[in-house]
Amino acid sequence: MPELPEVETFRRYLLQGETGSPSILGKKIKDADLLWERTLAAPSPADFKDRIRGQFVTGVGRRGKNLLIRLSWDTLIIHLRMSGELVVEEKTNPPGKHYRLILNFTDKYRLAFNNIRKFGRVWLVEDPVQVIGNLGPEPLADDFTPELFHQILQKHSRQLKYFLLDQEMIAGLGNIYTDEALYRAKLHPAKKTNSVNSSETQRLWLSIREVLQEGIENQGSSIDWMYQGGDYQKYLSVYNLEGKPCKYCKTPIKRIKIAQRSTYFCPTCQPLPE
DNA sequence: ACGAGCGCCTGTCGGC
DNA sequence: TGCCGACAGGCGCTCG
Repeated sequence: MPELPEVETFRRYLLQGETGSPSILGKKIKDADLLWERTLAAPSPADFKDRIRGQFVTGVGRRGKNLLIRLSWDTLIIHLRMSGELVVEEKTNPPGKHYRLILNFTDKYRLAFNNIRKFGRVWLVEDPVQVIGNLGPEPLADDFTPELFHQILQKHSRQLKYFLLDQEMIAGLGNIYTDEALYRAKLHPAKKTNSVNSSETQRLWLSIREVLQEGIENQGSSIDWMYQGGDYQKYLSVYNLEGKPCKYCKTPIKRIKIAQRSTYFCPTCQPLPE
Protein backbone atom coordinates (compact mmCIF):
# COMPACT_ATOMS: atom_id res chain seq x y z
CA MET A 1 0.00 0.00 0.00
CA PRO A 2 2.00 2.86 1.25
CA GLU A 3 4.14 5.21 -0.73
CA LEU A 4 5.95 8.26 0.60
CA PRO A 5 2.82 10.27 1.55
CA GLU A 6 1.23 7.37 3.42
CA VAL A 7 4.48 6.56 5.24
CA GLU A 8 4.87 10.23 6.12
CA THR A 9 1.32 10.15 7.48
CA PHE A 10 2.25 7.22 9.73
CA ARG A 11 5.38 9.06 10.84
CA ARG A 12 3.34 12.07 11.95
CA TYR A 13 0.80 9.81 13.62
CA LEU A 14 3.51 8.11 15.69
CA LEU A 15 5.14 11.40 16.55
CA GLN A 16 2.07 13.48 17.32
CA GLY A 17 -0.55 10.88 18.16
CA GLU A 18 -4.21 11.65 17.66
CA THR A 19 -7.37 11.51 19.71
CA GLY A 20 -7.27 8.26 21.64
CA SER A 21 -3.63 7.45 20.98
CA PRO A 22 -0.60 9.33 22.26
CA SER A 23 2.76 10.09 20.71
CA ILE A 24 5.27 7.28 21.15
CA LEU A 25 8.05 9.80 21.76
CA GLY A 26 9.74 9.24 25.11
CA LYS A 27 8.08 5.91 25.75
CA LYS A 28 10.16 3.02 27.09
CA ILE A 29 9.93 -0.43 25.50
CA LYS A 30 9.08 -3.16 27.97
CA ASP A 31 9.20 -6.09 25.55
CA ALA A 32 8.32 -7.27 22.06
CA ASP A 33 6.00 -9.97 20.71
CA LEU A 34 7.02 -11.34 17.33
CA LEU A 35 3.97 -13.02 15.82
CA TRP A 36 5.30 -13.69 12.29
CA GLU A 37 9.00 -14.47 12.38
CA ARG A 38 9.81 -13.42 8.83
CA THR A 39 8.71 -9.88 9.63
CA LEU A 40 12.12 -9.51 11.20
CA ALA A 41 14.86 -9.04 8.61
CA ALA A 42 17.56 -8.56 11.24
CA PRO A 43 18.78 -9.47 13.79
CA SER A 44 17.60 -12.91 15.01
CA PRO A 45 14.38 -12.97 17.06
CA ALA A 46 16.28 -13.68 20.26
CA ASP A 47 18.77 -10.85 19.71
CA PHE A 48 15.97 -8.51 18.70
CA LYS A 49 13.92 -9.09 21.83
CA ASP A 50 16.97 -8.84 24.01
CA ARG A 51 18.32 -5.66 22.45
CA ILE A 52 15.10 -3.69 22.13
CA ARG A 53 14.07 -4.16 25.74
CA GLY A 54 14.57 -1.06 27.85
CA GLN A 55 15.24 1.36 24.98
CA PHE A 56 13.42 4.70 24.79
CA VAL A 57 11.86 6.16 21.66
CA THR A 58 13.86 9.29 20.90
CA GLY A 59 12.55 10.21 17.45
CA VAL A 60 10.55 9.14 14.41
CA GLY A 61 11.98 9.79 10.95
CA ARG A 62 11.43 8.66 7.40
CA ARG A 63 13.65 7.93 4.43
CA GLY A 64 11.77 7.13 1.22
CA LYS A 65 9.18 4.56 2.24
CA ASN A 66 11.12 3.49 5.34
CA LEU A 67 10.09 4.57 8.82
CA LEU A 68 12.99 5.15 11.18
CA ILE A 69 12.11 4.85 14.84
CA ARG A 70 15.09 6.18 16.76
CA LEU A 71 15.75 4.39 20.00
CA SER A 72 18.26 4.97 22.79
CA TRP A 73 21.08 3.19 21.01
CA ASP A 74 19.55 1.55 17.92
CA THR A 75 17.21 2.42 15.06
CA LEU A 76 14.12 0.38 14.31
CA ILE A 77 13.46 0.50 10.57
CA ILE A 78 9.99 -0.47 9.36
CA HIS A 79 9.03 -1.00 5.72
CA LEU A 80 5.27 -1.43 5.33
CA ARG A 81 5.45 -2.85 1.79
CA MET A 82 1.99 -3.52 0.33
CA SER A 83 -0.37 -3.86 3.26
CA GLY A 84 1.34 -2.71 6.43
CA GLU A 85 0.01 -0.25 8.95
CA LEU A 86 0.91 0.90 12.45
CA VAL A 87 -1.39 1.24 15.41
CA VAL A 88 -0.78 2.83 18.80
CA GLU A 89 -3.37 1.63 21.27
CA GLU A 90 -3.99 0.41 24.77
CA LYS A 91 -2.62 -3.04 25.54
CA THR A 92 -6.04 -4.15 26.74
CA ASN A 93 -7.49 -3.94 23.20
CA PRO A 94 -7.96 -7.33 21.58
CA PRO A 95 -5.03 -7.80 19.17
CA GLY A 96 -5.81 -7.61 15.45
CA LYS A 97 -5.92 -10.78 13.38
CA HIS A 98 -2.96 -9.68 11.26
CA TYR A 99 -0.63 -8.25 13.89
CA ARG A 100 2.90 -9.42 13.10
CA LEU A 101 4.95 -7.51 15.69
CA ILE A 102 3.95 -5.77 18.89
CA LEU A 103 6.12 -3.45 20.96
CA ASN A 104 4.78 -3.16 24.48
CA PHE A 105 5.66 0.04 26.27
CA THR A 106 6.11 0.31 30.02
CA ASP A 107 2.90 2.33 30.28
CA LYS A 108 -0.55 1.12 29.15
CA TYR A 109 0.15 1.48 25.41
CA ARG A 110 1.63 -0.64 22.65
CA LEU A 111 2.73 -0.16 19.05
CA ALA A 112 1.38 -2.85 16.71
CA PHE A 113 2.54 -3.64 13.18
CA ASN A 114 -0.55 -4.86 11.35
CA ASN A 115 0.33 -6.47 8.02
CA ILE A 116 -2.18 -8.59 6.15
CA ARG A 117 0.05 -9.75 3.33
CA LYS A 118 3.14 -10.40 5.48
CA PHE A 119 5.44 -8.59 3.04
CA GLY A 120 6.50 -5.90 5.51
CA ARG A 121 9.96 -5.99 7.05
CA VAL A 122 11.58 -4.70 10.21
CA TRP A 123 15.25 -4.19 11.04
CA LEU A 124 16.86 -3.27 14.33
CA VAL A 125 20.27 -1.82 13.55
CA GLU A 126 22.91 0.40 15.09
CA ASP A 127 23.49 2.22 11.83
CA PRO A 128 20.58 2.67 9.37
CA VAL A 129 23.03 3.06 6.48
CA GLN A 130 23.25 -0.71 6.17
CA VAL A 131 19.54 -0.79 5.26
CA ILE A 132 18.81 2.53 3.55
CA GLY A 133 22.27 3.40 2.28
CA ASN A 134 21.52 2.75 -1.38
CA LEU A 135 18.38 4.86 -1.67
CA GLY A 136 18.24 7.65 -4.21
CA PRO A 137 17.55 11.27 -3.29
CA GLU A 138 14.63 12.27 -1.11
CA PRO A 139 12.26 13.99 -3.53
CA LEU A 140 10.95 16.67 -1.17
CA ALA A 141 14.35 17.60 0.26
CA ASP A 142 16.05 20.88 -0.64
CA ASP A 143 19.06 19.10 -2.11
CA PHE A 144 16.87 17.34 -4.68
CA THR A 145 17.26 19.96 -7.39
CA PRO A 146 16.13 19.84 -11.03
CA GLU A 147 19.82 19.81 -11.98
CA LEU A 148 20.50 16.73 -9.86
CA PHE A 149 17.39 15.05 -11.26
CA HIS A 150 18.51 15.81 -14.79
CA GLN A 151 21.90 14.23 -14.13
CA ILE A 152 20.38 11.02 -12.82
CA LEU A 153 17.91 10.79 -15.70
CA GLN A 154 20.64 11.24 -18.29
CA LYS A 155 22.83 8.54 -16.74
CA HIS A 156 20.31 5.84 -17.67
CA SER A 157 18.34 4.66 -20.63
CA ARG A 158 15.28 3.27 -18.95
CA GLN A 159 11.55 3.63 -19.27
CA LEU A 160 10.40 6.43 -16.96
CA LYS A 161 8.00 4.18 -15.09
CA TYR A 162 10.75 1.67 -14.28
CA PHE A 163 13.10 4.47 -13.35
CA LEU A 164 10.70 6.22 -10.98
CA LEU A 165 9.77 2.97 -9.24
CA ASP A 166 13.45 2.18 -8.62
CA GLN A 167 14.16 3.36 -5.07
CA GLU A 168 17.86 3.68 -5.86
CA MET A 169 17.07 6.32 -8.48
CA ILE A 170 14.64 8.36 -6.37
CA ALA A 171 13.18 7.28 -3.03
CA GLY A 172 9.50 7.14 -2.14
CA LEU A 173 7.48 6.84 -5.32
CA GLY A 174 5.24 3.82 -5.92
CA ASN A 175 2.64 2.87 -8.48
CA ILE A 176 0.08 5.59 -7.73
CA TYR A 177 2.27 8.65 -7.46
CA THR A 178 4.45 7.61 -10.39
CA ASP A 179 1.45 7.54 -12.72
CA GLU A 180 0.08 10.78 -11.28
CA ALA A 181 3.42 12.57 -11.69
CA LEU A 182 3.92 11.38 -15.28
CA TYR A 183 0.39 12.40 -16.18
CA ARG A 184 0.82 15.85 -14.69
CA ALA A 185 4.13 16.26 -16.51
CA LYS A 186 2.55 14.94 -19.75
CA LEU A 187 5.23 12.29 -20.24
CA HIS A 188 4.62 8.76 -21.50
CA PRO A 189 5.53 6.12 -18.90
CA ALA A 190 7.61 4.20 -21.46
CA LYS A 191 9.61 7.24 -22.58
CA LYS A 192 13.34 6.72 -22.06
CA THR A 193 15.01 8.70 -19.29
CA ASN A 194 17.86 9.95 -21.45
CA SER A 195 15.42 11.32 -24.04
CA VAL A 196 13.87 13.69 -21.50
CA ASN A 197 14.97 17.26 -22.24
CA SER A 198 15.56 19.94 -19.65
CA SER A 199 12.11 21.54 -19.76
CA GLU A 200 10.50 18.10 -19.48
CA THR A 201 12.83 17.34 -16.58
CA GLN A 202 11.75 20.55 -14.89
CA ARG A 203 8.07 19.60 -15.39
CA LEU A 204 8.54 16.09 -14.03
CA TRP A 205 10.56 17.35 -11.07
CA LEU A 206 7.80 19.78 -10.16
CA SER A 207 5.03 17.22 -10.77
CA ILE A 208 6.68 14.68 -8.47
CA ARG A 209 6.98 17.21 -5.68
CA GLU A 210 3.44 18.48 -6.16
CA VAL A 211 1.73 15.08 -6.13
CA LEU A 212 3.72 13.95 -3.09
CA GLN A 213 3.02 17.19 -1.24
CA GLU A 214 -0.68 17.03 -2.06
CA GLY A 215 -0.73 13.40 -0.97
CA ILE A 216 0.78 14.32 2.39
CA GLU A 217 -1.65 17.21 2.86
CA ASN A 218 -4.51 14.73 2.39
CA GLN A 219 -3.02 12.02 4.64
CA GLY A 220 -2.33 9.78 1.66
CA SER A 221 -4.64 7.75 -0.59
CA SER A 222 -7.18 5.14 0.43
CA ILE A 223 -8.02 3.10 -2.65
CA ASP A 224 -9.64 0.01 -1.17
CA TRP A 225 -9.88 -2.07 1.97
CA MET A 226 -6.12 -1.97 2.65
CA TYR A 227 -5.58 1.49 4.10
CA GLN A 228 -8.24 3.83 5.37
CA GLY A 229 -7.78 7.34 6.59
CA GLY A 230 -6.46 9.25 3.58
CA ASP A 231 -8.40 11.42 1.18
CA TYR A 232 -6.08 11.88 -1.75
CA GLN A 233 -7.80 9.16 -3.80
CA LYS A 234 -10.52 11.78 -4.43
CA TYR A 235 -8.01 13.91 -6.28
CA LEU A 236 -6.25 11.27 -8.36
CA SER A 237 -6.28 12.10 -12.07
CA VAL A 238 -5.28 8.82 -13.75
CA TYR A 239 -4.56 6.05 -11.28
CA ASN A 240 -7.35 3.47 -11.24
CA LEU A 241 -9.33 5.51 -13.79
CA GLU A 242 -9.16 3.29 -16.88
CA GLY A 243 -11.79 4.35 -19.44
CA LYS A 244 -12.62 7.61 -17.65
CA PRO A 245 -12.16 10.81 -19.67
CA CYS A 246 -8.86 12.66 -19.33
CA LYS A 247 -9.62 15.89 -17.50
CA TYR A 248 -7.72 17.91 -20.10
CA CYS A 249 -8.75 16.34 -23.43
CA LYS A 250 -11.53 13.81 -22.64
CA THR A 251 -9.62 10.91 -24.23
CA PRO A 252 -10.34 7.70 -22.25
CA ILE A 253 -7.53 6.87 -19.82
CA LYS A 254 -5.64 3.77 -20.89
CA ARG A 255 -4.23 0.99 -18.75
CA ILE A 256 -1.13 -0.94 -19.80
CA LYS A 257 1.41 -3.09 -17.96
CA ILE A 258 4.87 -1.79 -17.30
CA ALA A 259 7.15 -3.43 -14.77
CA GLN A 260 4.33 -5.92 -14.11
CA ARG A 261 2.31 -3.05 -12.67
CA SER A 262 -0.89 -1.51 -13.96
CA THR A 263 0.08 1.78 -15.55
CA TYR A 264 -2.51 4.45 -16.30
CA PHE A 265 -1.99 7.30 -18.74
CA CYS A 266 -3.68 9.50 -21.33
CA PRO A 267 -2.66 8.43 -24.84
CA THR A 268 -3.28 11.95 -26.15
CA CYS A 269 -1.62 14.07 -23.47
CA GLN A 270 1.25 11.63 -22.93
CA PRO A 271 2.26 10.56 -26.44
CA LEU A 272 5.24 8.30 -27.07
CA PRO A 273 7.38 9.99 -29.75
CA GLU A 274 8.33 8.05 -32.94
C1' DA B 1 22.36 -2.12 -17.92
C1' DC B 2 17.79 -3.18 -18.67
C1' DG B 3 13.50 -5.45 -18.20
C1' DA B 4 10.56 -9.57 -17.95
C1' DG B 5 8.82 -13.25 -14.92
C1' DC B 6 8.12 -15.15 -10.60
C1' DG B 7 7.66 -15.59 -5.64
C1' DC B 8 6.19 -13.93 -1.36
C1' DC B 9 0.91 -13.51 1.12
C1' DT B 10 -4.13 -12.50 2.15
C1' DG B 11 -8.13 -10.63 0.68
C1' DT B 12 -11.72 -8.65 -2.59
C1' DC B 13 -14.23 -8.48 -6.67
C1' DG B 14 -16.45 -9.87 -10.95
C1' DG B 15 -17.87 -13.49 -14.06
C1' DC B 16 -19.90 -17.80 -14.77
C1' DT C 1 -24.30 -19.94 -3.56
C1' DG C 2 -19.67 -21.38 -4.84
C1' DC C 3 -15.62 -21.59 -7.49
C1' DC C 4 -11.79 -19.48 -10.15
C1' DG C 5 -8.99 -16.15 -11.97
C1' DA C 6 -7.42 -11.45 -11.87
C1' DC C 7 -5.95 -8.06 -9.20
C1' DA C 8 -3.88 -5.15 -5.21
C1' DG C 9 0.02 1.63 -2.64
C1' DG C 10 6.46 -3.48 -2.93
C1' DC C 11 10.50 -5.54 -3.74
C1' DG C 12 14.20 -9.19 -4.22
C1' DC C 13 15.71 -12.71 -7.07
C1' DT C 14 16.84 -14.96 -11.39
C1' DC C 15 17.68 -15.06 -16.34
C1' DG C 16 18.35 -13.56 -21.19
